[in-house]
Amino acid sequence: MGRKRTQSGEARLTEVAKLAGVSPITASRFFRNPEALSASKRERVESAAKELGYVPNLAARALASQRSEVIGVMIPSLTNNVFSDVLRGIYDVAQGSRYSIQLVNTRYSILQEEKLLRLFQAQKPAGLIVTGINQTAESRAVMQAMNCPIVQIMEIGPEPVDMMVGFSHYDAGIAAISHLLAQGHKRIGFLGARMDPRVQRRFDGYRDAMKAAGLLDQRLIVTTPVPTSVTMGGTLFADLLTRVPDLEAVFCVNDDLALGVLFECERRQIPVPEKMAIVGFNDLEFMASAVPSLTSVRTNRYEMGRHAVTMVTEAIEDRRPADPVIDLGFELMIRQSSLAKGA
Amino acid sequence: MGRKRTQSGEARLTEVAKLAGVSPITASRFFRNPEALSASKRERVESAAKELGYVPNLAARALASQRSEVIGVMIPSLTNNVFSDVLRGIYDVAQGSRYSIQLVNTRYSILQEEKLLRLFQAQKPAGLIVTGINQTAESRAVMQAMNCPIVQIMEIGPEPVDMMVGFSHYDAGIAAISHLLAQGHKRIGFLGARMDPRVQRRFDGYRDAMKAAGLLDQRLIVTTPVPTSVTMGGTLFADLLTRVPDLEAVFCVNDDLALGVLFECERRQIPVPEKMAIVGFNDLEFMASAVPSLTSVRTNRYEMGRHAVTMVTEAIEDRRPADPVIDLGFELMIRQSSLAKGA
DNA sequence: ACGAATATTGACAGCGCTACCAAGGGATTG
DNA sequence: CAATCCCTTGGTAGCGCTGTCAATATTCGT
Repeated sequence: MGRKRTQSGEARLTEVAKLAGVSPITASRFFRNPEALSASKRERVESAAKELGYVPNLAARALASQRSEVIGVMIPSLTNNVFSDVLRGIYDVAQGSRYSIQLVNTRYSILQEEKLLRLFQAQKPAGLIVTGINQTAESRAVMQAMNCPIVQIMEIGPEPVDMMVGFSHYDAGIAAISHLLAQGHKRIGFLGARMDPRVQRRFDGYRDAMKAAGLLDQRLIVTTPVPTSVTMGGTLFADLLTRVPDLEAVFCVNDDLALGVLFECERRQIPVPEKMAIVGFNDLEFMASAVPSLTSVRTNRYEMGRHAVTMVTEAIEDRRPADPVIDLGFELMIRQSSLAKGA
Repeated sequence: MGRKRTQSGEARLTEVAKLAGVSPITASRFFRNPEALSASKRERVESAAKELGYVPNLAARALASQRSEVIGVMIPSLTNNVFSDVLRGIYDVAQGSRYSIQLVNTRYSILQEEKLLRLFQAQKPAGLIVTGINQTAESRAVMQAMNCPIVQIMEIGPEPVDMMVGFSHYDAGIAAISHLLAQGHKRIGFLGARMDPRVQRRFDGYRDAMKAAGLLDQRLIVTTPVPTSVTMGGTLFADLLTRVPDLEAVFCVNDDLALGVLFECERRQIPVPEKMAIVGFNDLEFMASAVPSLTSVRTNRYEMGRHAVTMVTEAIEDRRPADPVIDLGFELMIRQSSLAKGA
């Protein structure tokens, strides 16, 4: 005797098909590509499905079709609010699509990334979104073998695994320093925490811009491998001031550090920007309303997430974007904290 | 002729079994419950699997076993950094387990939540983590019908759907106001943005504490449905000052607002805490290093995430926690911003 | 109006794995 | 020594859906 309901009691596709008076395969098509049906059958299946409260069994679909509708996402941190914006963009697009997101946290470890990548490989995701361009050779090999669209996000560089969306952290670093130089500053410090590859490239921008101006000095550079925080901004800044008492400006690799510097200046009664210029990175929301308002490099994190999912899904559906690499750029938001000394 | 490899070229369980010289079902057991095998077979299957690079096909497993190893997580926001801490806790525990997380964003809409819940229902998750206790009746019915462990997080209250981990936002509100009252303040303002149910209960605490002290005054209360931000903190505070020029203190429903208030005080040269006491909520990292340091209510967000996943997984495996409701409490972190006027 | 091209539809045969139940084998007991 | 138990192992029979390809309706051009 033929079962009518699934073991857990829900209607199966066969039952929907029977109620609609069509074959199971036709009903199946309705859920995947409704346009392929004639209008009459489409309506019949639709109402039958609604009547039975039918919901497709994803596991069965994945098994039969040999593919999933899962997009894997690998990010290095859930704490850093830079990524919450990216994630919001990713989920905003994905939640309106047929695809679901499988998120994993690499914790800034490329070995962990490699391991998680292998796990993904087993799940045969329909697409993949990975952070950055510094994967291990092994990771790149695995990705290449996965045979699905892949987008590298957060930055752009040579030799994409497949597609990319981001911006040049190096150029952004150059832009920040050029601005400070243009304001007449000479002793410009660099503050960095958790020097991940992207932060490293911002540093490269700082270094090259300073070198070009003949102002590079190792004493100006203070970094730590410890994760970033506002408190750490104050600590690093205090350290830097000890080394370079006549410091004029400081470039922080992110806004948390910049806020920490601002607080430390307040604590030491160093007037900003008169005696100390501050530039941050990412332009988090609070930068504009700080007192004084803080200069920062605005990055399009939400759009990055949106683009990444859009690119992946379009590629999955054989509508690859014309250009596999999208540069979302950045914008230097000049505010009070870095105005010219004389201004 | 029997296929050896899967369509996409990977080894199948049958092949592992053949190489190990056991039946497929024995090999299957190895991956689910190794202890059930004799030591010799266990080793044979293990090395065969390694040799072939075998990875179980999750879709086939889910279909055959009629259950998944997915834990659904519903949170209302990806922007609010309160949730990034919770998520970190969730992922930290889940990534070390056999379960994977399926995250969805309800965007503070209980209707969206209801819709997403139905989607989850179709996927038959092994467990569920939902934010808050204010689900619609329909949502509660769906959850009840899902027949899987469920943890409500962020707050505790009567009638859990299943399990709960959180704390009392009402009590926390009371604690914050009691502190301000103890410092001798009378005109204590309330600043709230996006009044979600938990924020509402903090407000209830404020209201009752003020009423008990005979100090409740509608003019002291300023709220907006707009999402919270540092800038909004300044805006709301400015509004409040216009209504109550002789304001003495302000309780902000979160730390972003509190930081905005601090900046606005700076802008208006109102000395904190001498002329204005400030208390925030959540105790984000920057609160301690602000100048002056900002008083806040510390909440155990990371632990909440960890507990939630632990409770769900243990319940899935029939080891339900002794107590279905865990109160993680809160701690008032008293700092400079709320010290007594005369201190 | 007729054949060709196109749009719809259906039958068959699994996808890779596990639930269920039964059987074999060794240890234990009276 | 037989009866009993438990531990380990295997056979059978799908889980609910979709790929492939052939079969059938429909439309079109001339």
